[in-house]
Amino acid sequence: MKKIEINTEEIILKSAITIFHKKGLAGSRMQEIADEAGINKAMLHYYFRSKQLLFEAVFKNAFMQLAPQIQQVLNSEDSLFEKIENFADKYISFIMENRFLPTFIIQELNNNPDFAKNFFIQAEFPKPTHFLLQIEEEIRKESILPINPKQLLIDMFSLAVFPFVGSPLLQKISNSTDEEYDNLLLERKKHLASMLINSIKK
Amino acid sequence: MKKIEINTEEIILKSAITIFHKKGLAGSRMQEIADEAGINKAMLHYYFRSKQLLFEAVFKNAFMQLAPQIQQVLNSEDSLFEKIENFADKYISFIMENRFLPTFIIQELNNNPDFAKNFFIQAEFPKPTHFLLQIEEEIRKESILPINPKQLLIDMFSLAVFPFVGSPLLQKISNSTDEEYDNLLLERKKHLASMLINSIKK
DNA sequence: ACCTTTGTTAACCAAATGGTTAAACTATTT
DNA sequence: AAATAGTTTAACCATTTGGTTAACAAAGGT
Repeated sequence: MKKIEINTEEIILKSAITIFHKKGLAGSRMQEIADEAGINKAMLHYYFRSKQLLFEAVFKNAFMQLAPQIQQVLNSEDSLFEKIENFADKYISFIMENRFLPTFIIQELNNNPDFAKNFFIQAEFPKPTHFLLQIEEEIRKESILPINPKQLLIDMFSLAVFPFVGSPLLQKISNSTDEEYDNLLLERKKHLASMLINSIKK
Repeated sequence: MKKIEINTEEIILKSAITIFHKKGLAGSRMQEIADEAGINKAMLHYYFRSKQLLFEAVFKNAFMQLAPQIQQVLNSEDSLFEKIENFADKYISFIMENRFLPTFIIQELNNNPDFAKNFFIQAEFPKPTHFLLQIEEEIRKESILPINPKQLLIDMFSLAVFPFVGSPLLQKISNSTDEEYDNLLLERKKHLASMLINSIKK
């Protein structure tokens, strides 16, 4: 008796995403993913062959969602200040809708350096050339302070991502309740943009 | 034939730190820790009873190193700008000497929410009251821009910690070689201080 | 209707893994 | 040096875990 035909492979991937994002590769169990999907564990192997390959599908999926967000910062045609404002808004919205995603990606890159190295060889990555040149141009025009462009790039991502990745710790450090911390995160869009712009404008 | 008497418990803890910091709780094996320590696996249980308890010893150790660093930011008697400069210098130095530590702490807090909750109940945590009041005072004196003090706190830690935690990703995003990225991290002390101060000063 | 391909399950398997035990060895006390 | 207490090891154990298999069901083609 087969159930209503729905795409099993998709259900598996979706369940794997749920579990892997929450617990990481090493902390996740194939049985748990099967349970989440409501199917037999053998199906995971039927469709994805091994835990490692299922993980790689999940990781690639996560990365493919993240990449366009990065791409937009690095290579859109907006002015620098517009770009920063756009980034603060869009990027934080994205993370809020995919709360486990950045933590997952970073954790797995840190825990599996070999996989990370390999992954970055085949997955092509948007180059930040345009963005960096744009900053240098603004510096030359003396419209912003003379900073190292790459530091600004690092600042932007740090300020946007870490409040989520480090939330358990930051919530404690700032002595905030769950609700209060959520509000801080919402407030961040505006704060982040003005904070970044203040830090570089003359 | 016993070897030169050294404290076995310490050797175990040190080895556990090495392994756990690199691979996390779920990714580490008791046998691997025993191998790292060059002793029999049973010794781990003799001294620490279980993997969970050994992990908790490692986590507590990590946290006890981190706490004073946070404490210093939150409750020293320096002026706000001094504090920011001190923080940038000291905190980044600390992380550079304990490169896996923040990643480890954050990862485990994220992956083990129950443990995290429990841990924070018993481990008392420095309250940021002094620091937050200090910022409010500066705002009232109109010596800095009117920001949410907790946002500044989050900014500081984000800018200091994330370049390490997110290094595999940030290095790729910024298109830097290993050496180049290391230099960026070194440069950060100065950059961080001036960046933060610029962002809030009138 | 019959055959083939595809999808699905329950049962099974071997390896890995956290943990235990009993015995041996070392140091300390008497 | 005999007894005792503490330390260390090899071997073992039970459970978990990733992965396989064989049988079976559904769907499509002929």
